[in-house]
Amino acid sequence: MSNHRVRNMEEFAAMSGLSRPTVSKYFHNPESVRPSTRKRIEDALTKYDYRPNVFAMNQNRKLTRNVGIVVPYLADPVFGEFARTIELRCVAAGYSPTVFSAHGDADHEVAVLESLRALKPAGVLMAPLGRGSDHRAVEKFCADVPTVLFDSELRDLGAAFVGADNPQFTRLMVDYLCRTGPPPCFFEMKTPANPNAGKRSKSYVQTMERLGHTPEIIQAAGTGWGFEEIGYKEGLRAFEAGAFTSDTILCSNDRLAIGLLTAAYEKGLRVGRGDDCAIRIAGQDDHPFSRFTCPPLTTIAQDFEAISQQACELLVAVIEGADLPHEKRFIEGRLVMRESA
Amino acid sequence: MSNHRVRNMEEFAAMSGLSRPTVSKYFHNPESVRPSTRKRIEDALTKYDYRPNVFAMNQNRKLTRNVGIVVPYLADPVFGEFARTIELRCVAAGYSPTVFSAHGDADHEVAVLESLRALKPAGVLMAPLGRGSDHRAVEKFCADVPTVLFDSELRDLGAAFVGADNPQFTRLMVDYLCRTGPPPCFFEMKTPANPNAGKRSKSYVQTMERLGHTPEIIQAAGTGWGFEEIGYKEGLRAFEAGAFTSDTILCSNDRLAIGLLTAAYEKGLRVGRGDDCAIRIAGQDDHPFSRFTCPPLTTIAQDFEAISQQACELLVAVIEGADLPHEKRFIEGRLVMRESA
DNA sequence: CATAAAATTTTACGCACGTAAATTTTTGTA
DNA sequence: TACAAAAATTTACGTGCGTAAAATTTTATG
Repeated sequence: MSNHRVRNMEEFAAMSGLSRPTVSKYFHNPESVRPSTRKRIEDALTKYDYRPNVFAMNQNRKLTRNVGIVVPYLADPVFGEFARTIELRCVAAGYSPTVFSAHGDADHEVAVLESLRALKPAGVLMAPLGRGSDHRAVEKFCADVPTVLFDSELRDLGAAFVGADNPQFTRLMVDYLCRTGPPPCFFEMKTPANPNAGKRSKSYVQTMERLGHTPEIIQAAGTGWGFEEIGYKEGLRAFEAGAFTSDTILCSNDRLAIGLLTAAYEKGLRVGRGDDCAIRIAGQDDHPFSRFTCPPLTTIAQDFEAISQQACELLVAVIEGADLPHEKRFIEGRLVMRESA
Repeated sequence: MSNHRVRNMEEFAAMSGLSRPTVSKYFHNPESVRPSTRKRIEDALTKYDYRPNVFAMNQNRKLTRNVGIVVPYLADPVFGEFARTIELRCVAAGYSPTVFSAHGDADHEVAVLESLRALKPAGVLMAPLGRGSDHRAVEKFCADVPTVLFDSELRDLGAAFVGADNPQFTRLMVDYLCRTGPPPCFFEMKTPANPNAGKRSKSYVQTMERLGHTPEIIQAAGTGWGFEEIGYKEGLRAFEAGAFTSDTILCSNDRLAIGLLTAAYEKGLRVGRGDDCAIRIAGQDDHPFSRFTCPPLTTIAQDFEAISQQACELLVAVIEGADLPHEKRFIEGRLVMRESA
């Protein structure tokens, strides 16, 4: 490593005996220059650790290789996991991802989109807040920037959507629960933040009717992103009021189920499928923590890898100019049998 | 809103009847221009929604207002919470934060620092991986960029450190446990990723000796960031082998405790402080889920707000040129009594 | 009201790189 | 070996803004 510091691409090009634009071309795509030229540049790179100035690069570029990843709430491990897997895939695809969180707030979500615009992103992968989202702002954003939505649909916004096959999730679980015990009642939030909840609820009703059972839905009051708290408090109330019409309770999602398990524990209700158990509780999503609840939670696993992979794949296609019709991909979930149901 | 699109600061300045540098000054600090000038700019802003080009702004600036936030593992809710609170504070302080995760991997951590360099950050708030970190790379980074470490110390690296007062955490809990029942044994990882673990272990020994008890440490094998899994598997083994020397088990951190609770449940050991309970389990950190374990976990709460606030405060001071000696701030934790101990 | 000092604004230049068009070099073909 | 086509490289200009220094305006003082 030479001690002479290379300040800019001009100097670096001089050290490698080339003109700056040739070097610029190399950094844009190393295979776009002659092998002999490439070798000269890469030899120089080992001697002088020069790196192009990111700001200067992007300033005058029509299309950057920046990609935005937007999630509604990063402190929710489900979205932490999405962010992680998607980020790795974007890097693998040669893009520079940046992760943003809406912090559970619609205004913040709009602000994130605004600051994202400033990055001139080649594309964006976004899991919207859902019901709370400012549809107009998102729509406007999608019109300007190639955007693939994931996890939660927002009408037909964005170039494509990839998410869980929610009806299949619930169908799978209801089938399983009915096969192995009393038909479940359904525990959900009255005003869910996320449209997936509605699909699950609907699928619950349909599946129950198909199987010849009467669907029974218990709705929990409360808003916001503290799902466990809501599941706990409202679950406690429901237990006390005898509101659960079945000894088997299917929750709209794992986080609600985690709260409900705490409520059941407090009430001394043994949860599980054994003869000594009072009730069964199941969730949906396979939250990273569900493996460690007491008892471990039976649930439907999101296929994080598949969703991330297909979302990235679609985004890259759209960025590269594929003029796809608006497409929606629904990824099936997998039944994860644990002790709670 | 006029339909005439303003392309750059030059045009925008013309529309507001000023020169571009004056407008530039305004965007750098709105109070640095005369009130009458400011009004003209802000009036123009309502008519033409112009925004300065971020890349052009930062390219030629000695010091940007970018701030990097680096955490070892974003899918860990503790770090999700740190990232969230710190991000909000940075924004409030007028900086543009970007969140990065090392994904639990040292090479990735180095890569993050490298890409951070490219952003010419004014400063960085970093929670290092800990033991696994490439000390040299971090040291080199800290020499170039004002960096405040948080959560986990790395020798005396960085301009300052803010984190939990680990000895106080453990002291508080050991005191409490001894006061209310049998003295605890200590459950920790044999090769913890994080140096905080060592401090807690040491404090456990000291406090036990101070109180006239014999410290007993049980170490769990396993590496990586799947703490719950390690707590569960090794906890199960320890229960079966009768390795726990006390009916009260203090865990090095909540995630380990969460796994241990699952193991105890599986073994049919009732956890809690009641007469009908077999063992007591306590954690440290107040993980967001600890509130919803079965039973809810007694723990020591990290003061996320205080740590975030002080870390940001110190970073801003360093950025603004304060030539502080290397300072370490240890934030006290608060005993959170729940049902597990 | 004159004048110096302070605050504000403008002039003038630089930054580090992208990129279309022009030039040079290489490759393919007879 | 000649020569056109293709590929690679260079020339020349553009991008949007930062910032030091100069010019102007405003404020303070007598």
